[in-house]
Amino acid sequence: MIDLSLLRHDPEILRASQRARGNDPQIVEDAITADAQWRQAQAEYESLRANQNLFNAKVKAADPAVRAELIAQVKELAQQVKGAQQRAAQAQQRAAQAAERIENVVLADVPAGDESNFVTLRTHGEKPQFNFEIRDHLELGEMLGAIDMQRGAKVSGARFYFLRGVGALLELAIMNLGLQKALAAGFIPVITPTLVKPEIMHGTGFLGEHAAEVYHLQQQDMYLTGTSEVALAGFHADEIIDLQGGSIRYAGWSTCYRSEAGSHGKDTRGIIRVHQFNKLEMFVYATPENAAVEHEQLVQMQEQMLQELGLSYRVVDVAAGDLGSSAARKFDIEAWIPTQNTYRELTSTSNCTSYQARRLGTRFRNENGKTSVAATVNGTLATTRWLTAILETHQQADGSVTVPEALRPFMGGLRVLTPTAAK
RNA sequence: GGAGACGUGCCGGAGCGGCCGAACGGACUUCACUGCUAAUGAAGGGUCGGGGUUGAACUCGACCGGGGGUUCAAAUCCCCCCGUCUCCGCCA
Repeated sequence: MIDLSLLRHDPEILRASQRARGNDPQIVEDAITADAQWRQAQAEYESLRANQNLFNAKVKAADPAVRAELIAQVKELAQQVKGAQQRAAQAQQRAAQAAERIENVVLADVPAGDESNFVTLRTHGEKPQFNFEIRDHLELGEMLGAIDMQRGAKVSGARFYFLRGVGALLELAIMNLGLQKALAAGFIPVITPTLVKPEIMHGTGFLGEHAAEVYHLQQQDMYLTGTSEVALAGFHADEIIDLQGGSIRYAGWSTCYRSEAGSHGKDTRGIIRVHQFNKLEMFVYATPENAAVEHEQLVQMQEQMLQELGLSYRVVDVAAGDLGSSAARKFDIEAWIPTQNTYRELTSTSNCTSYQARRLGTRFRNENGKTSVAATVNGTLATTRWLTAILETHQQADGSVTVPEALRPFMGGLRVLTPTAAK
């Protein structure tokens, strides 16, 4: 939810942001109208109600003899109040719905345009060169007895898989390396619920344009989260948090579920795009002034991870038209995937400024002791998809894979993953 | 799954349908005092929204788990939902 005072005092900021995103500017005008209508209805209700309150005080003080008379008089007023209240409530709902359609105000540095207009901020690492016929991550995974898509499909359907043996170990190693880094940086580890109530899913903004990508349990009316961001954003919903001592940093560890509706036929091979995976997600509550710096810091941590894993990557400043509704700016880090001859997203890091927190009612006390809406920033620190880049980048001619040094402590010192005959 | 009790402000804990935004205690903040961070005394506070204003003062409305209802008037009465606790059963 945007700051409604922008709607009232500075709508041009909203219009400009909508243009940058390629959204319909009429949405802003509609919201302005709906907001004005709500405030008028609210004022009408409140003045009637104030009137009634005065009258009630009279009734209460009145002599029993005239009391019945007074009550008879105020009855009609009570009816009016009730009607006005309903009108105000409806107007408020309309205004809220209209305002909700406005996506977060894009930050000034964000490149305009659609997904093709991203800006590459920097690249790191040489693209790996091979003097043999390279195998893709799935072929490698199968040779290593690490990834089993066929049995995944047998048990759960398309886009499901088993990680076993060194595959399971490798994923845990990546996650644990991330956790170690997070702990060193002062993040609080959190294992989150992966089923959440509708209001939380709604509050985090995932029920907007991406609603179809979210699993919904109809019978229980609960949602499976596609990232622990959802639960971590909900963690401090309707709270006034203490940011006096600096930002609050969480590292959420969870399984993530995505229906991938609308991506049929895309990335059908391997574990690039799957319905279920694990992820360590950084989630920071900060003051709005600190949000941009926190955002940069998350990217730094991610780059450190990728560098230690020996991956070649680029950092991308995502264009306005490709931002999620809650994000004011987003950096993606994409790793080089040799068999695809392209970069693929391994991390996504969003500065949601106060947009998400406003919806969820997360505030803090500023230096004047007044409550103010917090800012939230989130980004990936480790996830299953990284296996693809690691396997492909570090493969050798015989199908074995060198384990990046940083991961070895988490794999019992294992240096090389070697193909097995195991079925 | 069955039975019961309860959900009030930062915490504990009162609350007769109007005098309750809410007693009382603690915590907290400020001031005073005691030659130290301790004790004592005094004062002060919530949240959300509308109007207003330099986002002050001021003012109006709302908020006692959530949502409905009764009433001129609801923290107080009624209904539904959610949550917590206790007992029984069941499963580990």
